[in-house]
Amino acid sequence: MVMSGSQDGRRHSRDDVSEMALRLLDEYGLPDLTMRHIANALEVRASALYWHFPNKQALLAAVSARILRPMEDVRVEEMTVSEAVRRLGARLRECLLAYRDAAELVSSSLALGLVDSPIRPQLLAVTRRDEVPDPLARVAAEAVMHFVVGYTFHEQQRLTADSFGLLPEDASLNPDDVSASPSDAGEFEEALTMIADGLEVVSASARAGARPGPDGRAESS
Amino acid sequence: MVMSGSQDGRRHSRDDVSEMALRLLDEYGLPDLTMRHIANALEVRASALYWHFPNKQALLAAVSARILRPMEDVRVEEMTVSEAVRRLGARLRECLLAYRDAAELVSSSLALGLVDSPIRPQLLAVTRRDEVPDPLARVAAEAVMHFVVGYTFHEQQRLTADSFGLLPEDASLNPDDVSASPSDAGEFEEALTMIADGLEVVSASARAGARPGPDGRAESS
DNA sequence: ACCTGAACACCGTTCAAGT
DNA sequence: ACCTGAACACCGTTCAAGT
Repeated sequence: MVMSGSQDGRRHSRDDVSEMALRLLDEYGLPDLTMRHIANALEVRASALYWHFPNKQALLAAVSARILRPMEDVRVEEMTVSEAVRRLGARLRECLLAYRDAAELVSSSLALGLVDSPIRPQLLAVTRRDEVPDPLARVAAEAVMHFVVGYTFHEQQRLTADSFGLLPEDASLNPDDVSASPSDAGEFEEALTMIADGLEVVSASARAGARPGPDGRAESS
Repeated sequence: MVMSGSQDGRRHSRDDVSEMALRLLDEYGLPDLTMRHIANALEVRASALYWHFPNKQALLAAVSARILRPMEDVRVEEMTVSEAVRRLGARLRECLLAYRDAAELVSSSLALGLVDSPIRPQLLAVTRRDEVPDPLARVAAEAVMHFVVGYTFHEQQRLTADSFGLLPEDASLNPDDVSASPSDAGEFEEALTMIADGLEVVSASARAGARPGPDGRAESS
């Protein structure tokens, strides 16, 4: 029974490394995702990883890309712009919730510019079809992405925090303190709706008011 | 010439520590903001900091609170809801751009729940006046906060990256590649406008459609 | 109340050398 | 092409002990 070499074959590929790193991330969390632990799990010394990646950030970017891969499966062709905003946002949240600490990891890879926007290409496909100005659509893609990543980062932190029993304290004594919100998935979707509605308002007024201007922004009259 | 004790007096307060930490953050960046460096600058050993703070994250939260302090100065009483969203968002970005790596630092303190939302209290003041349902206003505050922090995190990373000359490479060879955008502050404001417009649409339909429902969400008819 | 000294158990990264 | 061995220059945190 011969395998591709990711199990025991002593010699590894970039993909083996990032796959194992994702597994360890999910099992032990980001703080324990060290070069030595990853190397150990691959039965290799830490220095070996530097043949595959120039540094730890690059390795983490590869893990981020793996986490975001399912975004490519979202089929947006038949959706309205507003629908696409909501579905892409919801799917992004699912991708991030699928692995422990994934939102924190992806947040930093995104900020460092080491992975591409997981939303932009697909959103642009539908906004172009509906003649929404490109710069406007790009701004919307950024707004959705940053909101979803930030929201899910916070949400995921609360989830793993009280799975470790770190928060209860006197929670039952002070029911008015809703700072640790009840993980309301409805409020997430409401925020996406808000952004989607905002995009429609702004792009409608961009189509109506004055010529679109060189960058697609409309001046109010 | 006697000073309050933050300069040379050998003995320090919590505030001395976070003030010095903010200074070092701005000068040397987050990766070099170590317990030993902070202690050194205060002419003290690293272990001394653990009398003032239980751990590094708590110290960093105090620094985050310092960075966000100017948010309290925003006077929103006379603003419309939409105006408040835009001004609070713009001011938050200014707070984060005022110190090196501040967006990254605040992003993590916020996600860990170690600092309060810098937007919510003031936004709630104006939405209550205009009878926007509270839960809706809270969602909007989260959307604005997460968007601004994420956007500015990314923006600030680009700024310090190319101040270190790390990005140029072949930028001039491929002018179509706008991945490193021209730091357009206009696009930031456009995104805030989008969210503000979205909030108005949703809250208008919440006021009109059906009874507001127990949580302020309206069902579409 | 505030700090030192010394230790513990780690980090990411480099680089000559091996096969 | 892929990895080892050994080192370098660090980390955050704890805790008895000092003043």
